[in-house]
Amino acid sequence: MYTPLHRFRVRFPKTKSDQQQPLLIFVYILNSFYYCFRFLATMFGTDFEEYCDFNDSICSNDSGIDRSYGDALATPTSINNTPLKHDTSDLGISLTPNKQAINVRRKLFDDDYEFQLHEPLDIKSFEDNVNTMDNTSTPIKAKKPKDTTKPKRKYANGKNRVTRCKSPTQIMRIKRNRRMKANDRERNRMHMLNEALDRLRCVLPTFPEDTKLTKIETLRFAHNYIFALSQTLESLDNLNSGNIPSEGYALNYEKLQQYSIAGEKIAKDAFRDMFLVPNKCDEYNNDGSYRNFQGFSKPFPNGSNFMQTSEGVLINVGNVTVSVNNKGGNCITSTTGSGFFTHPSSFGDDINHQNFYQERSFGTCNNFNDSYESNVPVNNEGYFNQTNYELFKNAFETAKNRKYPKANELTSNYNNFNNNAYLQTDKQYYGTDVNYSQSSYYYNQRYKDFYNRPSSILNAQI
DNA sequence: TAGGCCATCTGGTCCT
DNA sequence: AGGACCAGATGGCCTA
Repeated sequence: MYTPLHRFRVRFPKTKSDQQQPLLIFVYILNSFYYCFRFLATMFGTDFEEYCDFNDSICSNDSGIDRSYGDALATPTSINNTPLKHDTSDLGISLTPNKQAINVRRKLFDDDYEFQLHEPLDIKSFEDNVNTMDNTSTPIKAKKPKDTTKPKRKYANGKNRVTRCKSPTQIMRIKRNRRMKANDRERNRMHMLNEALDRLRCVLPTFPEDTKLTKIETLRFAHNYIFALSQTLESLDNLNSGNIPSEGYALNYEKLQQYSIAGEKIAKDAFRDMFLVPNKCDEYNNDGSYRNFQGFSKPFPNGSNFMQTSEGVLINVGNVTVSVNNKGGNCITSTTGSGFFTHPSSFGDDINHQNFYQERSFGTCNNFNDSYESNVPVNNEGYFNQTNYELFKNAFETAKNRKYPKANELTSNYNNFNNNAYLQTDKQYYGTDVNYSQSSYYYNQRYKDFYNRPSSILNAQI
């Protein structure tokens, strides 16, 4: 039974040993002979018209991929995607050069490409960018400027028009030519669609690099992720305006209990259920809009996803918990990790604190009002640069290996939780020496135990 | 081996 | 006529 969770498994690339290299070359040579043979068979195995037909229409002019008619009629093939199957099982070597690329996210852009979340989308430049991508099967030809001095060609109409009688073979050839062009366009269109999906995957906080969301998972994830972010913004807006949200989103205790029983799978299943699987508790908003997001929300005893204390506030929306401290110690937690942010003035002489603070790409959180807005990256680095990706990856891996508390523990923690603020000023080292988290004035141990969430640093923009 | 996912082919429809 | 879009069919690959 295949489930998307299987993509969490790390797939090691199949490497060719030195002993296999000569054999690999030999197989490639055989492969070349194979295609030469197919070409000759196609050319001489049919009449002359069929050969012309092959030359005219089979190798589509607007395609960057040379494809024989045999390829076109046979199993779908593509250089990038579904290669021809060659029986090399005895050799243990794949003839498909890009086989490794199947299991990895396709590389769409250069390494220095950075997706700017906050910049308005320039449709024209986007289309230009897409049109110039190398992995499209149909490279866009540069249009020649029209020569206005050149007289327009006149076409005959009506009786003056000479229509040639076409033989059945010619008609077949024309139809086949159209079909091949249509196939090429369709192939190119699907490539564009997949590239758009890949770009979407690149801006979603998902999984380790060697896994890939399916198409439907990507769309569902994006939908729910956007909803979670928008709800977070809305809650913070209400917070800034002094409105305390009275209604949050119900916590699914039954689901939590199931997760507890499932043990280790809880982290992955929770993540998947919240982001990927359509919620069974679908509902409509007051304005008629449809939403189906559900997460670990409304964790507080008062039934709200908002809790205010003398030290600050806690907001829990979707899979995101935002802890804002009046004194500047802020924390953002998702189901896969937490991030702590304090003002450098609170670090004292702690070099590690200072270094870490200077390394991160977020602004300071001086007070309650600007705590969120100032977390917008202060430089122009992309949100999902390599550093942030590694942070999220580590957080996710940590979450994957941890167990959530039993249901009764959750209940107990609920009962024990109150609205008092818990100060915590000690330095916190979580996991390994690499995962160093800043101290939090506000995020207390009991609260952390209640969630039992991994304590890795996570990008605060989640 | 069954099932899921995917790329591709293909014919139909709609629009310019 | 030709291109875009869509959905069904098909076969390959991968995993449990």
